[in-house]
Amino acid sequence: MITSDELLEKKGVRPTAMRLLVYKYLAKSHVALTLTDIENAFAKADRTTLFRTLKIFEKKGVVHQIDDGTGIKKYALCEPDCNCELEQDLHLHFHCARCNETVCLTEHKIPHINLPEGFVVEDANVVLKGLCDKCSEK
Amino acid sequence: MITSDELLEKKGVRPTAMRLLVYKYLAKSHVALTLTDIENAFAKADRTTLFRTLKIFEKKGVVHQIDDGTGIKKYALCEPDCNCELEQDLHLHFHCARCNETVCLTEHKIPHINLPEGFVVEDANVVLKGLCDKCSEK
DNA sequence: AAAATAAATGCACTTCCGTTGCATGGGCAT
DNA sequence: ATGCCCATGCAACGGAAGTGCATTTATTTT
Ligand SMILES: [Mn+2]
Ligand SMILES: [Mn+2]
Ligand SMILES: [Zn+2]
Ligand SMILES: [Zn+2]
Repeated sequence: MITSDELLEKKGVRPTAMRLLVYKYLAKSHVALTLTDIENAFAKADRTTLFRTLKIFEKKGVVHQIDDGTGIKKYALCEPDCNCELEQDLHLHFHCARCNETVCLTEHKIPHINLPEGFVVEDANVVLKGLCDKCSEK
Repeated sequence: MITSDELLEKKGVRPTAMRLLVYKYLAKSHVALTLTDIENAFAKADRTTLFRTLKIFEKKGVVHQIDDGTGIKKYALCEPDCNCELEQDLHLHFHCARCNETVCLTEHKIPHINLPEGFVVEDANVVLKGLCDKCSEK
């Protein structure tokens, strides 16, 4: 089992104390997190540092950014061996209108879609919205 | 052929001079527009008025809002007889990374996707990204 | 037609999030 | 130990969305 420390190293991210904390916090969360979520989790940390931590995580493929339509960016860890590639790694996301939580549906990859001549698809964002499993049973 | 005036009436929107201008501007655009786009098109108009115009247009089903991942909301006219319903009216959008334009792919409806037990899907946002037909041929 | 009512508009201001500039500090290599 | 690079912290900025309130314009009532 690879440690968080080793994983960051492998991805080319220097494993500072703060970065490890953020990584572990993301790892144990089952929902996508906003910068503010993370900021609230570590009252001592500076917002800018966290912002830049997420930015380098994203650049190095540690996390992927999620745009769930709320207008606020969220982040979740990438799967092992993820390259954030279409039809390979990119998956659906689900945003619950009631609890406002967004989850990765990593089992559901983005299906191939044929577009008119001339359109070159390189990336995709698919967000389903409604009630999550927890909220629908009430 | 129904006039813009009549169409707004039919949708329950009072057809003021400004609203008609905005409607017609949206109608002749082949790409989705931001509030700022519209503001720039009518230098005399107040931003708030345009903001509220788009808001009522959206509420009454004249336009639909598009979240293309740029973080800026865009708007495009709904098709005739559109109810903004999943698998019926909701369609894909394409955002070009080069020219930053976003277009409606109204022919491409959002396909049905089976989710795990408990998830109730009511809405969806699908944005494909890459190079548009104009930008890819250069 | 005048008065009363309702709706739309314009201006100022606020809030929220993302982002950048710059000074400081801490760890690593030489 | 010295110098260097990178991470961090503080402050400030910018864009876009949204709100409050006064004013104008349109519609209804008398
Ligand atoms: Mn995800
Ligand atoms: Mn559209
Ligand atoms: Zn929920
Ligand atoms: Zn383009």
